[in-house]
Amino acid sequence: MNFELNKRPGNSIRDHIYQLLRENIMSLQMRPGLNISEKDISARLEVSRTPVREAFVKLAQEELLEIYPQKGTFVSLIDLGQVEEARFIREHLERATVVLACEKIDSESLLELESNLLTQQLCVQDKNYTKLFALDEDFHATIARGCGKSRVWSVIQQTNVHLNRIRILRLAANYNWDTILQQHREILNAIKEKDQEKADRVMKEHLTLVISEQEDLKKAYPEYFK
Amino acid sequence: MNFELNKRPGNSIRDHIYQLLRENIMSLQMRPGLNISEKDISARLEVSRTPVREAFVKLAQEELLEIYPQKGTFVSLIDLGQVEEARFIREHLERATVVLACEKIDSESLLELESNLLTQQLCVQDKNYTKLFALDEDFHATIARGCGKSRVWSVIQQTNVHLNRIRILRLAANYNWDTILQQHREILNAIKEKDQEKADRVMKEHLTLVISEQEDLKKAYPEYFK
DNA sequence: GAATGTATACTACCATACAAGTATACTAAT
DNA sequence: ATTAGTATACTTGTATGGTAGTATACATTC
Repeated sequence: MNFELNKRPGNSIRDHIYQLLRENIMSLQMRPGLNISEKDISARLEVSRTPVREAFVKLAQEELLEIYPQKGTFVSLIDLGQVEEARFIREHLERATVVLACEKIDSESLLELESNLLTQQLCVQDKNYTKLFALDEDFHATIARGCGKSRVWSVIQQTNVHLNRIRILRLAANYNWDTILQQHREILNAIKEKDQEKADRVMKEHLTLVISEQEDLKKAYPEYFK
Repeated sequence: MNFELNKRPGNSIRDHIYQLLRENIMSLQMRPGLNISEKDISARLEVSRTPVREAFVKLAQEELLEIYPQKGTFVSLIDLGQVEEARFIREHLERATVVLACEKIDSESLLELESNLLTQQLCVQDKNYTKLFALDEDFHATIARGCGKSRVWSVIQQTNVHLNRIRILRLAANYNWDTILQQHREILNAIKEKDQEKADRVMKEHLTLVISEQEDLKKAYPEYFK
């Protein structure tokens, strides 16, 4: 685990631990099913059990941890049913958002999208998939923010914790980033052309890709799934 | 406040307190802006501060409480921006869900919807608006559950904490329930007729109503809003 | 009278101790 | 060798005490 405290914003120890664990879980550095304990974490971070417990409560609320009283606490397994519903939520919220973006996105965000897309191309050439993942996230976040729906994006982020672990797994596999990039380009063009029908259609295709791969990933990493 | 412990399922004190506070906040029995403290609640419920704290952490995560370290903890004010985004999320997720329901709802749920609607009519006659509110919730939940998207409904519920307080406020005002009931009837008919276009259109109208009233409510109860 | 300093009574945060339930390894009896 | 029983080392849940930061009332100073 990547354990280092005292550097992040959000002044309480509880929030530090919360963010630290969250990132380690989402990035699969703490694998699904892993057994952790309050005592273990508190010893490793040299703090008391109390803030660790409170971080655990928050993570359990997001279904990233499962707490079994008197037994133990485990990093939650990936639930494909939950993944599909998250994908459903994301698809429909982002389609609605991109349609809205066609009529009222601000020029600043448009510029940011252009710049982002160029950087994405560089990353594909360098095969820097980790950075590409972050840029992918930013691309979608910027669209939402650009038309005044930043909270919609944070809801998507919250419900997508399981889906995101799938996407990280996919990074390991050889994945067709060219298609992704092409779709991003088409989405941006549609927004610029204010073509709502096209934006909706491309976004739908873009966010429907995932489905078929899920079962393959489950076969490749069976111990990570419920 | 309606404080009584030791009766609910969910065996931990923490969960009891969490649910108790959540209901009191959502129903406006604890008014927005109210200043509460760990010590206050723990004394009133005759438990220690620890489970109260942990319940506070969960409620803060849902933005029902705002915790200011060393200052105090307050029931969150209603944020109209957040309400509108919640409405946006609800509208688009429910439209997608009802369209799906047109092709794959199970017959059991259909029956439940029929029964629910009849009970709603009785409640309108009796002017039992509290029960009507619950039936309204059930109606929408049943549609989601009936086509295998129950988690979508729980996401809607989670994001809608602010929106729900608006809806409760609206109960006090004299509200046109006949329109609501008529729309529910049309939605159910559309599902039965498998008319996706009609279902989508009526659901959109149904969930767009709220917008105009929000500012009026803010004028009537200014101290409840941010 | 207005501004500043101080004592006091709050607050949430964190550390620690104990309680209660569970899993496991070991011992002892058959 | 197998099984039953027990001791022990875990786990999370809860209670409690001390710490540090904040608001407020009051006294002091200008």
